Amino acid sequence: MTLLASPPKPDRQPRLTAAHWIEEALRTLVTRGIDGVQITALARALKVTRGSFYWHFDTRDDLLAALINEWRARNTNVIVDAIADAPTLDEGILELFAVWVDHTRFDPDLDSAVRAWAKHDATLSQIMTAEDDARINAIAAFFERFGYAGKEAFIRARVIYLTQISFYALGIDASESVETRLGYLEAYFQSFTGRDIDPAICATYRARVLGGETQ
Amino acid sequence: MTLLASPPKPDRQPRLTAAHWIEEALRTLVTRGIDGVQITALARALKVTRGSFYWHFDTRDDLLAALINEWRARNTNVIVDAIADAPTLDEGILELFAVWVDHTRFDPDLDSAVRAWAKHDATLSQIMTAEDDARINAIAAFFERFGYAGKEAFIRARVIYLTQISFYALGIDASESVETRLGYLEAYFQSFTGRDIDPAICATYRARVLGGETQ
DNA sequence: CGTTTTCCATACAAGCCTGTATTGAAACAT
DNA sequence: ATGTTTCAATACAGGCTTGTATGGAAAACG
Repeated sequence: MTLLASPPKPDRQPRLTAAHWIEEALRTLVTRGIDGVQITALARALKVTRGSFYWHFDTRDDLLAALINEWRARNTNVIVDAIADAPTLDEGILELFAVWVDHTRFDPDLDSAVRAWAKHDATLSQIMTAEDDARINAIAAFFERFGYAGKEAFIRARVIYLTQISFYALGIDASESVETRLGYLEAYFQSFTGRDIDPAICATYRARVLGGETQ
Repeated sequence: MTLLASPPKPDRQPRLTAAHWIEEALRTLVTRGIDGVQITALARALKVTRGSFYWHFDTRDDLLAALINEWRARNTNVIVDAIADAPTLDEGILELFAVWVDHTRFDPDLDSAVRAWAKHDATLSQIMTAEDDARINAIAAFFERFGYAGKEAFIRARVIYLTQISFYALGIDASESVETRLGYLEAYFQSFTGRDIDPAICATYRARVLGGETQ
């Protein structure tokens, strides 16, 4: 063994990858909106010059396309999958709640930011509408599985989905503690389903949320 | 009478006023977002040069402040007033629906655009949250007046309000005919209130909407 | 150890946007 | 009609952004 055993090589990254730029762009998209996603600003945040960006990407539009892909990969099908095989109505609804609370499964801020972006982008707007329809239809099918008539199932699916969307658009989630929100659980369930929640299942859910709150 | 009877003076405006700039800015705010509200772009749309703008306003920020004032004047208190003196639950809910449909009383596009703007403006965000709270609390008080317990009234108020907000955020209103929406009326009412709507009041409302559809 | 590849810094061109300063032209009043 | 007020055009300065062209440093490779 020589004295210079091994080169330092601490936790060195291959400097920067395209993924780093995409991540920083996603952060900026959420905090500043799509118009704030500027190469100059991202470079400042990453402590590099724009020269780096133009090695990883050809143009700004390429980065924006990558952002959409990232959103699709993260948020598409999450809601649809969540309730696909729910054994009971109660557990399905609670699973839906859980998805919205667990930001590792579904990222509401990103969803909201992309939605705002789509408002002024025709192409993206179509994609977003298709995704919204898919989610609502999945929830409607779920309601139908548990005895709701077609029209009522569809409207209830809309109501529960649209409520959740606005919940984040208005930032209510940020101003309300998990405890407070859990206190509203029975009322939400009654409002969304027209039925009373099973107390046992409800208690289990409360324990799960308060327990595994890391993440 | 001389041959040159009177000067043309057709329908001449006092050229332009600050109000013209504000109107154009509101249009642009809705279609392009706050970052699209640029003096150069507005001038192009108004077929004038930026010299005009800087005679009516000192700076761009002054215009933005005027936009917020305009929004407050148009959309504030509209929802609160709509249900303030509803004689029955059924009529109150339908009146709420009517407000959202009648864009002369409430402008959802403007509301939506200002909300998107507020997302990245701390000061405006506070104003918007206060307005949202006022609206939700008014609806909650309305529910309480008709026998709903405090917590249930609050959650039902939230659900109905958040649903409406998303309804426009997702552009569902644009893709769905009035007839289709009227077909969902009973289902919405049942979902929002947990009760069945009075058939007579329902029929009256349908006639009103389909009749006075101008505006 | 030298060469190639990977990645980033630097410098520059072009465009766009805000804000100011100044000139110019109608409308209005006296 | 004459002068004042109201409104808009023009020209300029400063700043910020995208994209390109090019050179340099560090790692990876042979």
